[in-house]
Amino acid sequence: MPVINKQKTTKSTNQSRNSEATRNQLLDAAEAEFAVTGLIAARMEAIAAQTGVTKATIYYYFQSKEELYQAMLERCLVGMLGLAEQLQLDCLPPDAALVKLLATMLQCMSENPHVGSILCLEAVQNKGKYYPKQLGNILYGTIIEILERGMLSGAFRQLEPRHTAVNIVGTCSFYFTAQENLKYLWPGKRLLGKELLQSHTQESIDLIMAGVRN
Amino acid sequence: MPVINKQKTTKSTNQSRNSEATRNQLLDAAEAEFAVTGLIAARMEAIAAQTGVTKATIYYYFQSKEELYQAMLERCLVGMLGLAEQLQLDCLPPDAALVKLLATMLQCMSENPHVGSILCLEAVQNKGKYYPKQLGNILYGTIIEILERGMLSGAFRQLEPRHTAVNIVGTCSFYFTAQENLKYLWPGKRLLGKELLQSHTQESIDLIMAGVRN
DNA sequence: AGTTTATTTAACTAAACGGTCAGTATAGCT
DNA sequence: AGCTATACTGACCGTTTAGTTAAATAAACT
Repeated sequence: MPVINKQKTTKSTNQSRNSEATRNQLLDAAEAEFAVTGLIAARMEAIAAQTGVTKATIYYYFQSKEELYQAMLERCLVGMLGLAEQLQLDCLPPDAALVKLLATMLQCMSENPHVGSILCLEAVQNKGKYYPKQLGNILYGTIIEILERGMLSGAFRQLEPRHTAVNIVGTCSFYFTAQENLKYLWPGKRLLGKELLQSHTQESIDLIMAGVRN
Repeated sequence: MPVINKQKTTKSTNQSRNSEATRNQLLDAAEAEFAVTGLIAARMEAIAAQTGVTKATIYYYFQSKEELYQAMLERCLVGMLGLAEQLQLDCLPPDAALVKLLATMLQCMSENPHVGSILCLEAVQNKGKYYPKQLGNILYGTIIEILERGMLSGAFRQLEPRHTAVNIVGTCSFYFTAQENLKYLWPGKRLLGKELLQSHTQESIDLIMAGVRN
């Protein structure tokens, strides 16, 4: 393995002995691996190799495969919720708030295609055993609030907010989670390319907004 | 599944010696196992045990784990497409056709919760390697046709049919695929129970129809 | 310099898994 | 009855994998 910049420089950022950096790199690699395989089928060896360390190093930072998985899952959701909070949707009218949230969710999914797969695999394989329900409910709570505000203001039609919130998240995830099955619909085009991504974003927002508006 | 005995023998139909039945049982068990674990993590031993035979018996019927998986995946999709064909949606106006198709898809997903997970896992884990694209395109083709007819007749607004079709399928799958993550939204209720299922179906159809109508 | 402490490794174990094989039991045929 | 093709089993093999151990290396602190 290529050890770069082994000695030299009083700059103390020697990555190969930087505990925090190694930990984060391990979580990155774990995210990539778990996103494809899920918890059970993930290979610790692969995560180690991806990080450029040995398997034993993982066990220096994490007690077990399970614990590594939980840490990765939590970091994943916390990161996504952080984005949602920054939007300050309460200040916007429900209509604009939902558009903004939709755009952000779609962008988030496209920039980190792992997160959709990870949550999907967590549900299917682990039956939600490690799903941090509090964090999850915050996301759905945000959508539900907007929908309720919209119904009160008359901007949205009368709808059941929870079912609608689920359908909204479903719409925002499916294109990315199932992309490998969907690619045959656009032969020769990249689903995550600029063109398709832009049109998909527009179409999804249009569909949902038309679906909830009065 | 009633197994018809080919001959009248002293002992009544010995199921454990019925080749076709065993094969189907194996595919059933494989479906249940693969739907939770995906291809890689599935345990042949578990599939055998579920069927009530030994592991070697699986290899009597299927060459490998991979072949068993492919057979199961194909049977899965063929079964679902059979339902869609029976609907004869071409005879209906686009509006009614889409409602009928949505209702059928949602019912199909609720009756066989495996199918959504299987397709999701196929995309995420295997990157669509075994996805029978011809079969898959038939389903999307059906939706796209209806949408195009609706735009021509003026019943539906101008939309991009492929993206919309993907979003429709996403809406119809997500509730079932991600149910284990979603259950916290309805504490104490069963997501596949009559009450929630009925309201979810209604809400989903309403959302999509409002989303596409002019 | 030397000693301690944090970080990483190679080598290993025990269990699990996919797949094989030689052989057994049964049904149908002549 | 004996023969043959079909359906199935139990024991086994080689490989892979999560997790462990003791030792090595590098940084930090006297």
